[in-house]
Amino acid sequence: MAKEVTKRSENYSQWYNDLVVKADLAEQSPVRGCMVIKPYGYAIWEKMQSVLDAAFKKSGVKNAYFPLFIPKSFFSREAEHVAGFAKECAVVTHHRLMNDPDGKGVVVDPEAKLEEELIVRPTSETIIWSTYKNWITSWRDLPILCNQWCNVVRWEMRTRLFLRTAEFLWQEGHTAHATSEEAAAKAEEMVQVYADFARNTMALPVIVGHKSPNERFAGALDTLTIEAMMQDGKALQAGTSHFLGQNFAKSFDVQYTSKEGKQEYVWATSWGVSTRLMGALIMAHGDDNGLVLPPAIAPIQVVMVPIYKTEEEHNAILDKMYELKKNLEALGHSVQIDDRDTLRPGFKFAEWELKGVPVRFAMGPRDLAGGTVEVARRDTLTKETVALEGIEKTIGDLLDDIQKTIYQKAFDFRQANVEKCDDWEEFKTKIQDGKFLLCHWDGTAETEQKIKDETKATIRCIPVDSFVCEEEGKDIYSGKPSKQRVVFAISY
RNA sequence: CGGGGUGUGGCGCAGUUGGCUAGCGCAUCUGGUUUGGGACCAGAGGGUCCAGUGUUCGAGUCACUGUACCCCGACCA
Repeated sequence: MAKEVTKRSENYSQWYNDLVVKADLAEQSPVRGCMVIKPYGYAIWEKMQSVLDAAFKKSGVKNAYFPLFIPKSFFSREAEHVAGFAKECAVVTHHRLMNDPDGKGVVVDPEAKLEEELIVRPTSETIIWSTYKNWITSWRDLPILCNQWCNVVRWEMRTRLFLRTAEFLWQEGHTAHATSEEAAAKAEEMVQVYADFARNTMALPVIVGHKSPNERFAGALDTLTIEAMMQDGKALQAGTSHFLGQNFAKSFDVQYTSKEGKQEYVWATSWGVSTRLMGALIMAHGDDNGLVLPPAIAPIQVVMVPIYKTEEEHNAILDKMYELKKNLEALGHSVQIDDRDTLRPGFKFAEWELKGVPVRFAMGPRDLAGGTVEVARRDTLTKETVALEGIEKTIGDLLDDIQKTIYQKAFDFRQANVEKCDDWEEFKTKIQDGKFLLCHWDGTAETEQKIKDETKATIRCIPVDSFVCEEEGKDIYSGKPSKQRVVFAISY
């Protein structure tokens, strides 16, 4: 399936922003850096949640909920962790308002100052580990495998819809284990859950790998990541899974009695994906006509548009459509009939394309007479007239094919924009050009930092699967010896 | 927090060297004709031109101050 692989770069930000707003996914809220997710956008997020949730359950993970507020003292126990987040935290200092003495609205009641400030969670490691301390005493209590779906707040300087907002929705899993091996294996298992989800559900090809020490989560010994390529060639970190070692266990004094009767600190992981995945979906698959949704994540998989002149035709077509809808829904497909009678068909076609619905049926008098339906697919923008007879059987295959085609297109695009590079001058050009470059790296933070300063490129990951490349070579920048290639790119 | 830009009906914008009743497109409402790729015609409604101060006979237009938002940096999922 050879497809033309072209790169979007002109006004890509503009295109992205317009699409988010026009497709009815989200809009900027009056609150600085925050976002309103609209019903259609939220429906997609809910689909993501349900697929991920099922995968987590399969891994033995249970959902729970921990508080939004974290006492300042909890937060500061893990030194690296606090250093990583302190700059971007929202802090609650008071608990009451009062009427303005001047009679203009309300003011903060100075009497209601909190003794200890509360941090609005930027992530929940600290509150969760202070809780786990009470849950864990024996090796029999382990492992603990919890996940929570929640919002977090990170007071970012610059924000973009879905990609970086001051408040965002996510899930964060937090596990506690008896041994280092078991925890490390869990971190790896979860990054693979994310990779499977990205590939199979979101039709998003991703590279799995380790973060360099510089790019690690604050407080982690190892961070695993899935990295995706957007259509402008930039990288997007789509999910991370951290092996936290015993850092948090030690900071919060979480010990258990082993089978041998010894006191041991537990081993931890945490892992999360956020509404940023929505941004990945848009930037990986969208085109000039709007959003392109993989069927596995589309809230509406098939939309039906009736075409008619008279009331009788309208009724006859709708009858047929409701029958069809019932049959398709019985097979597990989600279907919507667009019977808004104030809008013309052409308008509806354009609107559903903008919203990325994978399959569109159009049925008019001609189809009614001939027993056919016009089937249009969003990914290829092609349409054909097919017989109604047996349509239920073919629709499943069509949706599968669309899912595969969308993945393949994104995959081909990425393959066309990943290459090995061993020349520094070439590196500087190609990285600006939106390529992922597989280069040798000497393993030092200094070299990584210098490359970042000069080109804005960062090490996206040290790949562990598809792009793993262990071979002797020389660092692209310093020329020092290197044992493997890593992925460099400019990222969101 | 540094550099740049923009604030004019719901949205997007025009508005000349300061000048008379502040315009245009989209959207909205009414009526009619339409409906197989974003309809057309006719009519209607909707504005303290971001705020404050100043210059002037006269300010959407000029100056200063404030403020909000956007873009580019630093920070980040």
